[in-house]
Amino acid sequence: MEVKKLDYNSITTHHIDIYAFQRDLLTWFQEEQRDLPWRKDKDPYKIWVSEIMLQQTRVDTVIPYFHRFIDKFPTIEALAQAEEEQVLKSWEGLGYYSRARNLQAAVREVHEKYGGIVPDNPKDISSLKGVGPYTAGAILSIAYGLPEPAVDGNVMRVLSRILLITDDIAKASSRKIFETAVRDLISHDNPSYFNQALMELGALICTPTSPSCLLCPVREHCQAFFEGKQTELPVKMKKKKQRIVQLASILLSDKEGRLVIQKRPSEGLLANLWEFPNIEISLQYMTEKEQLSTAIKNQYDTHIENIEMIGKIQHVFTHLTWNINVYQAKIDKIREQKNVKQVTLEEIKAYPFPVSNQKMLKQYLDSNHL
DNA sequence: TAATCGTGGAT
DNA sequence: TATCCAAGATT
Repeated sequence: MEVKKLDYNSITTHHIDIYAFQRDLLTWFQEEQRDLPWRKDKDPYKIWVSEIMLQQTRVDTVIPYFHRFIDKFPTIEALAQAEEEQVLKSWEGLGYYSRARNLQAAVREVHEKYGGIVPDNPKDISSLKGVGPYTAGAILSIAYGLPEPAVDGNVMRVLSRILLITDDIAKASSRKIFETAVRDLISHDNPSYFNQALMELGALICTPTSPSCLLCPVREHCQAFFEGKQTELPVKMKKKKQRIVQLASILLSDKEGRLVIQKRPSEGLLANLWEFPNIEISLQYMTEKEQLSTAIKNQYDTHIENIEMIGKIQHVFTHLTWNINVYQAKIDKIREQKNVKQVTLEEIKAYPFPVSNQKMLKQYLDSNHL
């Protein structure tokens, strides 16, 4: 039996039988792994798509998106040649939309620069847009079988407990500690299963609150379980409060019932998605309706009448909250403008919208019995 | 390093 | 209801 000594912080020294640990973890994964759509084959493109979608996103949420996305863009070439708007539409509701735009940009680079072959080395794959340390390691290990660490939140939680690592996992610098640990622990016979098993263990057994230690296949290797500290780990700093912004959005319909939509800027929040006209409400002498009316007249150079509120929506982001009052009004034809369109209720279905705006459209349809 | 960037489910 | 937070990357 080989026992290797590992030091990952100044507090404790860890002893772990690496091969027994690998054996217990891999045997468990072999038996208990979930049947997930991106585990059907080792197509690097599909692995890649799944890893991007899974960033900060639950497996159950991703599954239907993954099916639709691969169905629509089955290959590198298909995604490379697609319109960005189509890609964003496929991503609608999944969040973090720069993931979709970065993925397509990176796929186009692979198509042109690498002949459609996803790079199989850390340097090249890490240079692709949207491919950070985790995703690079995930693709290299899962698709190409290379012994590279793929450290995500699961891995940090699991290893913080097994190795009693007390570094704050909210700090970016902590990831390297865990990558060092994975390089020491990883199975060179099956890096793909090893990395996936650590994540699967985190998802199914070694959960954030109330981990199922009695069902854990590696509990005899777990320092936290031995010391009864599993619920004290990982150490993670709390984040501060987000700010709140008051908005007024408005669905503007002309005589044919067409609605005004506008494309958001190409950078920042909800970049390149479409939305209904809106303003940030400030505390001043004008009422909300007056502020809206003035803004619409200035922006679209049109006559506006019958402004009425039809509902309220709260759009909660990670770092801010929009409290939106939703209005509707009648207008004439608007002045032609870039990134502004008047579309029918049929045409509007082709445009990617944030979830908040999808809810607004529902409110509009309901309140007008459409 | 610390903010920014979505959404919905779990507790 | 409030908070956390889920297979992170970018700036």
